[in-house]
Amino acid sequence: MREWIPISTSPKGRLALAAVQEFGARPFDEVTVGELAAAATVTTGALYHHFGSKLGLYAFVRDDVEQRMLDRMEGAIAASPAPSGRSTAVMAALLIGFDFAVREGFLRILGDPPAGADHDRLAELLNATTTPASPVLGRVLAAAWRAALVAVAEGSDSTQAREALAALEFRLAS
Amino acid sequence: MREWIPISTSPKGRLALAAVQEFGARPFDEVTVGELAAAATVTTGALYHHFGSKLGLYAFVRDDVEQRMLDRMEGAIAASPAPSGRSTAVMAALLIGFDFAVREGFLRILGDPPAGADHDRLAELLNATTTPASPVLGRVLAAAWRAALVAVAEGSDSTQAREALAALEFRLAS
DNA sequence: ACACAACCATAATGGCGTTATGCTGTCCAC
DNA sequence: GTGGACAGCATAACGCCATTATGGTTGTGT
Repeated sequence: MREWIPISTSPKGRLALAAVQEFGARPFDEVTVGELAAAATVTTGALYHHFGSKLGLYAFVRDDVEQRMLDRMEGAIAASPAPSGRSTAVMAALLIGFDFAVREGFLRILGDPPAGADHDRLAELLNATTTPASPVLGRVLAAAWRAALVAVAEGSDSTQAREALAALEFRLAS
Repeated sequence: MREWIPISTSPKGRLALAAVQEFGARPFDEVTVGELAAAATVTTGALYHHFGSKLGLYAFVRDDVEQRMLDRMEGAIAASPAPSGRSTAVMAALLIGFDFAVREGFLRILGDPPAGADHDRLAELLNATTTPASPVLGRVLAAAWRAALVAVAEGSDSTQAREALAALEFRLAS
């Protein structure tokens, strides 16, 4: 979490911290609002006051860690010497994001979004980078990337997962 | 559905037929057991008598359509002239399965499995085919394949989705 | 001081999957 | 042919969980 929320002091900060930990380790459906509130030593009333809904709390913390990951990936793509839209640059960025998510423990929170999670920003970035833009290719690549993360969350060796992801390539039309 | 269940005559057959239609078009969580039962002109009592749970009914119909798809994919892989474990044969099989799922309308039922859906048979087939077998690569490829299906279910052009899937490749270690 | 909002706890409410219970027919065992 | 067991199904609880309603407390601007 960013520092502009005093973690472990304010109830809102404790809720956000608890959400990162719980949503990072377990699927969305398996963590209840009661658990979140209890982990933050508040009641569900505080949760709904600050975040509106369970999905709202999830979106809040996910937007945060997702932004940090996207910043790194965009940086990697921008630093790529090859002309924009190259397959290798995109795959390198995906590996950067993978390493970040694994290192920080953001496995489920980035790899296993809940049903109502709209707006796939990772897919959008991939779409914007790959040329010519096929609206589906970004989603396909994002899904593959997330599957590697979930595999790690479920116990697969992260090195093997990374290699499986690195084995992917894609060719762009003309 | 196969013919060994007299569709539209027995309550069990009507439930299975309703499940194929409802689960094929909408996400698992958005279809209720009451809707399933109503579509089959029975009550939830019949559903739980025959299938044990909502997930049980889903698994029953999914196993059926999944088996049909896997048969086609395995056939395509077996018919491939190249030595076993080649990337192109696997991708060709994935496209065969994609066409089948799109044509039969099995978009969500094969592309958007619910949370508790264990035993990813598609991933297992891909793992068994790709050599050397990385347990994660099959899952990654299966996830990419499903993402293309879900994209079609959400309105994307199926031709574009197919091309995005066809753009994927992967290289196998040594 | 006083209004008023932010903050948060407590107590309903409602949807939905599941379970419990009971009724009805059918199919052997005797 | 009759009694009992059992499949097939309806009906009515039950329990979990997200959400909402409500109310009290604390701070803050005026």
